[in-house]
Amino acid sequence: MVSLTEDTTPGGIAPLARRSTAEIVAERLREAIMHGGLPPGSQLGEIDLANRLGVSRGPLREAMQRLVQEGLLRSEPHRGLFVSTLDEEEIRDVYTARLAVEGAACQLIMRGDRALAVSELTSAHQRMVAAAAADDRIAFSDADQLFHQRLVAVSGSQRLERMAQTLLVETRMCLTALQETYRPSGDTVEEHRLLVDAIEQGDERLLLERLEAHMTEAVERLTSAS
Amino acid sequence: MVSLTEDTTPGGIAPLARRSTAEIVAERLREAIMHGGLPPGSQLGEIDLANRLGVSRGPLREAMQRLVQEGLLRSEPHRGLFVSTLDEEEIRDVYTARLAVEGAACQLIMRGDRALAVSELTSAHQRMVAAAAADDRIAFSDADQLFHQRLVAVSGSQRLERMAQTLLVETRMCLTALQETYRPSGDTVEEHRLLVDAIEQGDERLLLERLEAHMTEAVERLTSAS
DNA sequence: AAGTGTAGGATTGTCGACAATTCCCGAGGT
DNA sequence: ACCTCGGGAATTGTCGACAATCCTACACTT
Repeated sequence: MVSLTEDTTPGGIAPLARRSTAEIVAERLREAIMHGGLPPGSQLGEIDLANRLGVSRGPLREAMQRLVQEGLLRSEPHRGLFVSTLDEEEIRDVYTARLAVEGAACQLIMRGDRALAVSELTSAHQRMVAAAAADDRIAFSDADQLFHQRLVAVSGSQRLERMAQTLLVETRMCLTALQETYRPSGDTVEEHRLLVDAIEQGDERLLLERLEAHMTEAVERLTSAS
Repeated sequence: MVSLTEDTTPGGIAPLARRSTAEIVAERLREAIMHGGLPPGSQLGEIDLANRLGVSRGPLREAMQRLVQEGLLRSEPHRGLFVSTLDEEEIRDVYTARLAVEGAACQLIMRGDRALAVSELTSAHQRMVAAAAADDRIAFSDADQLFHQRLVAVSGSQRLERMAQTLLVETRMCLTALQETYRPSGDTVEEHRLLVDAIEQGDERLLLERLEAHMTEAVERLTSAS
């Protein structure tokens, strides 16, 4: 029975936001789906998973319903829950939605704290550079994801942030599935740098253009590989 | 023990998409939140709700976790689940997200089946006109919601549609809470007509401008009333 | 041989009961 | 009068067991 309630506050007096078991389990499942521990299309056996996580079926089922709502899991009554599979059309849909969400985040940033955004994104971009230099695929994907997470986070919109989280998990799922063919690319690194530059310059029009180009390129890379 | 499994297929041989209990219960809860049956800030007692719905606590908890993921419910461990309250800042956030999602949907429509969109939206608009003439607040809100639902539906993007659904429920929740002061307005009707016109004309720039204006106006109406 | 019908096994869906935590409220002390 | 400290009630969180449903495989009929 492994402890799932991990307190990450060392000494500070945090507003003690203790999280429910379902939330923690849901996060674990997301991680597993992202990193390929639960491949697309695979069925999630309840007893097996529950035992592996050290919880009962109750909390596990609650967590799974969250992922169903997110669209990461597909429910077939009396048959089971399966990890969603993404065909080419769905991949395009993910990036369409990402463009909408992250584009809106960009607009908010331009009307908000640009300096903070540049700071946060630059540090994420540096990680990408380092990961690319080391040819570390996982670190590269982590940095990529972190970049876009921060992009929506500094926008200050809770809803955009939440929507983006799901979309980023789906994106990561594709990347993991195509791990064989996907490699850190200098183009990708450059595209992210251009985004930060546009924010620093304060040119919204340029920023949105570059974001759209970035998404288009990403779809291109993914669909051509499959 | 009321029957929750309702089959809506008359005679056609549909791929019989039977829905899980959690999904049905989640939908019921959404309706209740929208229509004020569960006011913002109120606590959801599990035993009471379960009895009222004719299900056990298990399925109910699964459904509630879905709404937590959506952001409609707020979970405080060992204390209970509460309907989210929306302050003025959050209302702005909802409309920011709506503008992002529906704006993207508009772009897709312009590159897709404009005729279908005009057809669907015109019929929804007609309902608004009728409801406004009858001064029926509920029918008016229904028509408004239907209009925007169809807007994202005809875009063809599953993800935009799902995101919009949650946002529309939140919007509706505000409207219900402010039922006292909110009334069908001729301006609102006109704004929707202008959107349909812009789609028919095929002018994307105009459409996005009008959509943004529509959202701004809506926020104005809501925040000035509170 | 092809198709139909039927047991078997396994998995999901549901339920009621137990354990853990929190909040309310009154007694006691300063 | 105010603060502190338990006792008790109510609610949530968790668990194991039962019932319903579905897939598979094998025998049977035509």
